[in-house]
Amino acid sequence: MTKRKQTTVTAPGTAERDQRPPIEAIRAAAFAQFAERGYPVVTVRDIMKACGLTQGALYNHFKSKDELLHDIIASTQGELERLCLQAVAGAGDDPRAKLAAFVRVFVIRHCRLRIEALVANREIGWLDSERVADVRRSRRAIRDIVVSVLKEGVDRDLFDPPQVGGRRDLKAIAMALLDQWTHVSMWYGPGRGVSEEEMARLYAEMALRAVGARH
Amino acid sequence: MTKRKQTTVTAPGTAERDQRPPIEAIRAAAFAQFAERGYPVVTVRDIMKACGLTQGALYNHFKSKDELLHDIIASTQGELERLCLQAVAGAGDDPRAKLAAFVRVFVIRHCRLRIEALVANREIGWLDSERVADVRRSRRAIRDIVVSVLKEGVDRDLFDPPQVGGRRDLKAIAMALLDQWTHVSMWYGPGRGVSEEEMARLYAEMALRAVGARH
DNA sequence: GCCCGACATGAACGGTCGTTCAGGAGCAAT
DNA sequence: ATTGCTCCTGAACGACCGTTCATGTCGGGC
Repeated sequence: MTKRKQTTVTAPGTAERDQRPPIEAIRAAAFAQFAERGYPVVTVRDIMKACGLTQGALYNHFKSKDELLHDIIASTQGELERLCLQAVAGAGDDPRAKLAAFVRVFVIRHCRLRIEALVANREIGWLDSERVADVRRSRRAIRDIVVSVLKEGVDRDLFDPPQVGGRRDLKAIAMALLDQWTHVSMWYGPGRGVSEEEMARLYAEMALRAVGARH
Repeated sequence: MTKRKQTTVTAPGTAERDQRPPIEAIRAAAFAQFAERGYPVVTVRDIMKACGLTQGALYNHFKSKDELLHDIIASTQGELERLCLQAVAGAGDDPRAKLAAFVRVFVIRHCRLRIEALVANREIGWLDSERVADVRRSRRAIRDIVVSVLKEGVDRDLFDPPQVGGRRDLKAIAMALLDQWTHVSMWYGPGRGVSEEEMARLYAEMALRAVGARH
């Protein structure tokens, strides 16, 4: 089998002891490895070697490899939810401004913390069912923020989104937009000569057009 | 460890011999398992048991588990590329019609064959590097179809897409749109009461708006 | 009847996995 | 000096991995 051997995510063979508190060193090392190679093929031994410890030491800080993944995902996801709420709340009264602010925060975060976002989106499936429910709840909450902004815009006649089958499916539109914003993290890189700020403006403009925002 | 045991993807404990030619039975079983649980955690034994054979028989039909995955992904990806080309070619001369036709084909396919799409998009990372290059080339080709349609629309003054930093980044716009269309497969289900046809129309409308198509 | 190719079997190989645990090191409080 | 606590070590465990291979079965051509 081709098992995708470790290609050294930090320094070559070093493996010298991380100076941070061990629990944080483990989190950081695990995160980097999951991002690069994916949860199921990263072993506990890989993670611990990367922060200069041996496999057994993991279990002084986490109950299992599974709990470690959940710890990482849940913290980035929680932070994202908080940021989204805050963006909408601080954008005044106009739904157009709310939507623009939301897109800006969401896209910039997914550009800047693209690795974090990538891990949270890709590895969620490996969590056991109760832990995964927790993350999904947060995702739904974020989607509902978008839906409520759209709904407000429609009610106040500021948005005119496409209709399908004679009625508006705001949930589908929100999902479509969120898919778009989320997956910047899959291909954006500063090497393209486009700043995060510019990406955010591009996506905001596309979103406002897609929902038929009045000028 | 919690390894996500097999939850019986077909019948319970049956494991009776599939009546198709074995190579197709293997493909089908592998596909179903990869879709449900992900490539790295599905074992050769799982796949072969699902079609009523034992582990060794796999190697009469495929060189390795890796080749089996590539076989599955490459065939769906190739078919998708073909469909996209055909859609644009058969849509006449107007870039707006071309874009609409492309979205229609792409979205309907991702709704209908959502499992296939999901596997092709999610498991690609497990292929070894030469095989993955093959699939990525096909993806780039599809993206370039979109870019060329956008470019034609802009040149003929039929599209007015958002600008970023004073110039148009058609590649970024194409990526953003493709992300949106691709990921319908992650959440669409006929249970929502929206048909594939309606989804396609919704996405086409959003795309035309986003790129500023003139009426 | 005999042979051959195609294909399935299932034990076996060498390896890796997540996790456990007895033992030891370091250090602060007694 | 002794105790007790936290933390790390590394061998060990049992399970399972992808793959190989000697062996067996079976159907069709001579």
